Amino acid sequence: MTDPVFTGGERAPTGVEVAAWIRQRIRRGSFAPGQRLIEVDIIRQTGASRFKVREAFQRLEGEGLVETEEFRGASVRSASIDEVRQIYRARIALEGICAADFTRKASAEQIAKLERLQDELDACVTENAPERFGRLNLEWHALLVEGAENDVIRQLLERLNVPIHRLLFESFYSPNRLKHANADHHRILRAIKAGDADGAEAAMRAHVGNGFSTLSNISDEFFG
Amino acid sequence: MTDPVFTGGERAPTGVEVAAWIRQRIRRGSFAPGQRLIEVDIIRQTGASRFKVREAFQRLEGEGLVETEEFRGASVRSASIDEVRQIYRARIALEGICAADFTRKASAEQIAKLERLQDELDACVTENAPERFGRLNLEWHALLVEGAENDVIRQLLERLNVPIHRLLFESFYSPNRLKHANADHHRILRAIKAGDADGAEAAMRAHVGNGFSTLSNISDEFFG
DNA sequence: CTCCGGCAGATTGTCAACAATTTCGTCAGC
DNA sequence: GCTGACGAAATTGTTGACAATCTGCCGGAG
Repeated sequence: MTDPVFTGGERAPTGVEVAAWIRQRIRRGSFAPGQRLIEVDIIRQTGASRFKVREAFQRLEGEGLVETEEFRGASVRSASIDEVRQIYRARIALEGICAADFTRKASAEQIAKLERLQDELDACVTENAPERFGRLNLEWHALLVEGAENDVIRQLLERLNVPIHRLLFESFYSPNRLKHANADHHRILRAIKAGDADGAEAAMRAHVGNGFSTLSNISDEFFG
Repeated sequence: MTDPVFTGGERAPTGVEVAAWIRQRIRRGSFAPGQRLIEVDIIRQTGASRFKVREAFQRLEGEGLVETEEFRGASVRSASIDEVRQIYRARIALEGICAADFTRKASAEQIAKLERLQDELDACVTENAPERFGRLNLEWHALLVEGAENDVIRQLLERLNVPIHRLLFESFYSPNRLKHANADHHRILRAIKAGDADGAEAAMRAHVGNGFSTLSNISDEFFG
């Protein structure tokens, strides 16, 4: 998956496309929290008209990713440590119920796919590859949410994850976090394969909660 | 609580205000699902400039309340029966965790306030006043979410509730629904007062789930 | 040296005019 | 009566110009 790029010869990007372009940069940290989003810069980089860029800003503010101030334009909204805590609380609730629904609804293939991904995650642990683990971990969670067959929740989680995207990766550099997170995954998988929806939900909630605890320990690096 | 009104003598409304104005009309059903939102009509009714109205549309589309189509403008997004199911699933997760967090965090005053509201709800049951019950019920849930001290979740729930706002009221005209919903409330309150966060969460999840079941029974009236 | 006021450039907010497209009534032809 | 082409009206999309505000620089007063 690459950045949306708008090369010269093609049509001008729409507001939705510009919003996606900005969203991805925010996720990746190219646009840091608090950074002002200058209209002309984005116009230059995307080839979109000013109108479309402003349209994208509105949309992103509706999503809660940027905030605008009179005559100061749009800037990337930065999440406080308390807001991160709130986001994690929401994730606990939503990913938890997804684990339960996945257990009830997932096909054998979907479970097998999850297990294959888990094998790769296991390899990352033995090789101590936190970066790769972070990427595959995202896929793993996305696959599980996908299998819960609830687009409303899937979209909510996608939005909630944007402000904490970088933190998710950072946490895996913390000692033993890889091992512990992986153990959580195995507990979740065991419950799913046993058809124990409640157990899967409880295990997932614990897993997400552990993620936040780790984050809190390394949070000084990111917050005041 | 009245509609945001923009009388002649005052300043022109901002995009945020226009969005709020439209949002409230969607909630109340003045703007029905599928209905097109004509720019000039809204300009006439709000006194906002065309620019601000379009700004509001963008924002509302970001929130998922409105969908826009090329050269056909904005229209109120209509939720399918399956999307309503998904929304309820999200509500079960989020309101459930709020009940648990409320139990842990709420002050004595907040609990007392919830009980006072509950007394009024009880009165509505004996008097069989579904309309009033519906309004107070919203307040009751809002108060509980408020006490959970999680603005992220509060905002998510507010957005999720918009498309089902009318359905929430309709369900209370169903026979015995008032009585059953009220019994659920008492169960939740009992758990809260006992400091039983898990019990409160379970009771809330059952309560919201029951709401959807009732809805499913009367859904033929609203959906195909 | 520091502080303050003001000026120039940069950046965003607003609007009105025009272009593109859809919508809907009308009417000829069958 | 029905169908389909046609065109006017309605509606939305886009652009560019201008207004309002902020930001940073510079020079003078103390």
